[in-house]
Amino acid sequence: LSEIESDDPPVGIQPRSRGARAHGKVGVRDVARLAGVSTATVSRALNSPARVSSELQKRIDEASKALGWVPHGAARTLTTGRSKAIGVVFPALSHGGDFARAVEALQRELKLHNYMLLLGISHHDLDEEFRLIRQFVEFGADALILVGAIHRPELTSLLEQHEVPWIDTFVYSPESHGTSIGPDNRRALRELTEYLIGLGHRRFGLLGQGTTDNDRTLARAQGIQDALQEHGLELRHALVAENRWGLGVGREMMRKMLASKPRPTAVICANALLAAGAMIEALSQGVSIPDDMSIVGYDDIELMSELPVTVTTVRIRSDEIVTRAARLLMARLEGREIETEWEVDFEIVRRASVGPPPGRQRKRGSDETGS
Amino acid sequence: LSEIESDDPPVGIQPRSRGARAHGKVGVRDVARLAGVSTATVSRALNSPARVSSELQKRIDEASKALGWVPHGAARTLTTGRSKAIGVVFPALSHGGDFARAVEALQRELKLHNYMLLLGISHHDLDEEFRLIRQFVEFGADALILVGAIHRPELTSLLEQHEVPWIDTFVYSPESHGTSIGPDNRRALRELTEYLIGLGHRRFGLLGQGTTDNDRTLARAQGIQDALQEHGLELRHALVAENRWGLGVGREMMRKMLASKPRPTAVICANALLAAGAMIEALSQGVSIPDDMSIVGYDDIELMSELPVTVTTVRIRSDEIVTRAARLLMARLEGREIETEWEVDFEIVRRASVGPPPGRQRKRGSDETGS
DNA sequence: TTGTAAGCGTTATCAC
DNA sequence: GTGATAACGCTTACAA
Repeated sequence: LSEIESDDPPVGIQPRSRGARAHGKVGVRDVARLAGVSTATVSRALNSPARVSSELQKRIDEASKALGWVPHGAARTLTTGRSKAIGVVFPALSHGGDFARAVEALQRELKLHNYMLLLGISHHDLDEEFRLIRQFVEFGADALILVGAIHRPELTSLLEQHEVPWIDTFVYSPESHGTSIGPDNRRALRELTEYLIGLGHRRFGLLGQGTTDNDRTLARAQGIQDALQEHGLELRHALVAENRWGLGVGREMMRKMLASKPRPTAVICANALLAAGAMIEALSQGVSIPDDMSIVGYDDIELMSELPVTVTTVRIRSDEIVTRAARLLMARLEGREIETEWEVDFEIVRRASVGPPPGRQRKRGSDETGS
Repeated sequence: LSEIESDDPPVGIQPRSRGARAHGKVGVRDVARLAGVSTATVSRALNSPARVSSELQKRIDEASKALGWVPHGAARTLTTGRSKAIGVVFPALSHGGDFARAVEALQRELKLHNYMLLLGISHHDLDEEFRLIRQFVEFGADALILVGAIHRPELTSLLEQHEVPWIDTFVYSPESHGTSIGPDNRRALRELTEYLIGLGHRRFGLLGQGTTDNDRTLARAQGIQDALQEHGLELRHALVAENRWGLGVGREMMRKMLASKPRPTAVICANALLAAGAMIEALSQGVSIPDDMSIVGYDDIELMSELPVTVTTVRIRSDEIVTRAARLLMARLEGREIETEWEVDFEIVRRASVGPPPGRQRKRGSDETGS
């Protein structure tokens, strides 16, 4: 299929008059002309309808409909300084966390005020995060939603210079109050661990996640240590997954854990998929959960309550986190200052995967924390 | 090093001369002044470095670094007509499909050519899809990636008028050749069903998804019918989930299916989560899979191969789909026309969940159902 | 190779 | 209420 290019455009003198709209593109001017009004009125009809007589309003509506006019966002951004886009950078969407659901919730919230979602995935790389953020700023994003409080040091000056409001999410600590919205991960895992200790567990296993540049996983690791240290306990069986945190990894780690002697009586998993994988592996090996071993996770994805043995976990409303963040930022952009609760509650959801350690007296029925 | 700013606009009478940067914002002009060159050169240094002497290149780099200059994307978009953003509208991110992973892959591909990702979630609503698309067009998205071939009728004229190239994804049929990239869902499910028929199954159950405005689920339903009709079979046990397609729904539907008499010997699930839920329910009820019943799904998410009994399913490389789409669009935008394979292969991944129907001779093969 | 200056399409500031 | 018109910050002919 050889195709010789011979479609020359009409070579005549194409002054391509600058002032008039070039191609067939329609702009405000065309609409204004057709409606018999000025461009200013067309613009007003769109942006502050109250200031335009309904007579003209109608004519303008018809004209723009007839021409199929879609205002040019970049031009508007240039004059107004607002792009109606909010940039969001997540470390990943499918690695166990609940970010996918968070994006859906975010979209719903942004829609209420007609903002768009500029999404970036950093793949847990701070440099990449920074690159994306810079790109978003260049693009004119009105605000940013980030994950965690650890970023490249240049970030602050960049965003301050360009007056881009931003907010960190999925983390909260008393020191960060006012800049980030999320749960207190450290406290959550302390309480979760204490719950297990209260049941009599002394030999713990951990299926952990790497903590490099990740304050969420770090805080959780610290929370566990807090609780253990307070009771003079030690973590003997700690496995850490650096990159991938899926079901397969959970199974594999659990396999190792089950092979170790003495086995831990309770295994804490740093995220939901690790916990689910661990559970599946244990069940596949015929280990009785929770009689032989207790398993807990973090994040309450649907799988946690649908496995044959349901999994005790920490529930965080990730949709609530991003919704609050978006609401706060949009309010700020519009000059409304609103109240925000910076700390997001967590809840320890007690399910079938937890019981007293083997050998201990076992009670049927009510789960109870002891203290 | 020390460059003293002589900040008087030396030109004639120019109230608020265009040149003077308004607030504290830095712009090309500031960089140009500091580097002692014209704005044109600064722009060129950025966009076509080859046309600028390395001497000036260096001075400009330093100047813009010193000032922390970030070019104003909207202004660039206004003049160039390109925003470097690609709009993507997915129906959902967490409903069973593998869209979350697709977004990650998309991001990776876009990064290669420095495009940004404008994401919209339509929540399976065509009107909302259209709203998002219009917003993206208004914003100046250079191209669009959509899901499915069913859209609001106004879509075509809108995109054609604004010369926004777009591509449908996750569907393919001979008729759509050249406009959409995806698997032939109909053929995939025909083959899957034929595989079951070939094993001797005659009584089928379906855990289906609604097909309203959804050509992917429709094609799959048709594929099943194709195969059944060809063999004179009928679908007796069809359950259809309209909105939610998660694990819980799968369990619930399977519960009903197990209660029906006579039970189907093979259950086809319209997506991965329904299949996983069905599998979990069956196992929980002590139904032996595949001896008592075969189960198949669609989409090869990790869960399919990590359940105690692994699930036979159709594997589609969703990352490949969106990657190809992005690559194609970006090439088109840059004037390079590249070859594209429009149909994306599927693969039937045979796992432990499928066997001959009960009562039939059963061979012990390489399938291992450990326990 | 570099500089000058005219737009890009909209909104906002004035007058009327 | 409405209209003329100057920005907004950048790219890109065209000139030098």
